[in-house]
Amino acid sequence: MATQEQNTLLVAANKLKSNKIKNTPQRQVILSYLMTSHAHPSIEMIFKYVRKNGFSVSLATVYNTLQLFVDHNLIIEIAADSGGHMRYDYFEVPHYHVICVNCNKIVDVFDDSYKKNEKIAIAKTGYQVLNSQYEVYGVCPECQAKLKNKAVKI
Amino acid sequence: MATQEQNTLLVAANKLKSNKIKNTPQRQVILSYLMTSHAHPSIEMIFKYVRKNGFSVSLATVYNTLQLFVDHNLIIEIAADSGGHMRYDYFEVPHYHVICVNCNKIVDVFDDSYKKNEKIAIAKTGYQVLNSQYEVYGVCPECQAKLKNKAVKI
DNA sequence: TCGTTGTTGAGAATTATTATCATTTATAAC
DNA sequence: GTTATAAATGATAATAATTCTCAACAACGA
Repeated sequence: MATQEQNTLLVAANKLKSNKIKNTPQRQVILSYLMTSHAHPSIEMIFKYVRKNGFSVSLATVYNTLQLFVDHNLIIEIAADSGGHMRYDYFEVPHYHVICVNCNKIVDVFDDSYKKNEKIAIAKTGYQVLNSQYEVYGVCPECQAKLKNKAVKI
Repeated sequence: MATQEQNTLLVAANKLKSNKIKNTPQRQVILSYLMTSHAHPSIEMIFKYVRKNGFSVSLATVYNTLQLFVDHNLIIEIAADSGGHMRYDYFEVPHYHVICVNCNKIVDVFDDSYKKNEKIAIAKTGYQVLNSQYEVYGVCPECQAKLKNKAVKI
């Protein structure tokens, strides 16, 4: 019987095939990781994950692979921390991100009403729209509590 | 009589004062540039602009100043090209960006209906929301024409 | 199975960003 | 005004992130 990991890899492999992307071990692992993880991982996290799971990979390949997936609209880039470090996320079901400016935690909100604005954008600009992205910045409940305590202690 | 440039610098100076930010020539020029330009400039463009206009500035100061303005919510960062190069934009009137994936041209759309989603985000996540950003990716009319021609020529 | 075409990876090269700290400057109190 | 002081600037060093290069290798259709 196939393990859960093997199933996920199979799903990823099919996704690659249907997008006419050559099916390499590195691509399978990276895509399956992005499909199942809720961590919205960075380049570094993806690199470490692949190696930890017994696959050989170089940083260059991680960069190339993520760029390839972005170009195929399989995943999106998120500018999470203001330093400009990119994070990545599988993007089959439309959703947006709520990002804590204090700890960088990213939460998904599965509500596609933000997509309605695409029509307005098309009407106003004449662009041929491919996709759109919405991000909310704020302070997560945990950090709200932490920062409150800090203020009291002065 | 004051020139238009001098007026803009004055407006920028007042903006700094009302935000309790120390009023240096570099900050005035950078802020006034962001307030009047529609170029959504990158770090490099800002650096060159300031020097071209006769002010001394170092790259470190450009980085510091932009970070300061972002922290004060005077400007926002936009992840325009997928390489992760940040662009900057003055952000008094809520608007969003439509970005050409081919030539990176950025167009403003002044329609704040996308902001309505902030309420949903608060309800669903418990985050204390500070602001939100919407970005649309597509192909601009010029590039649509160009790419069409290219396809015919093969 | 073979051949072609595309992918990988190690490290070099490049580029972007941050840190350091002596010098200069803005501002507020007098 | 002058002065004190806290903060900003800028040249350069240090570090980190990203891209490039190209030989070796692997996927996949014929």
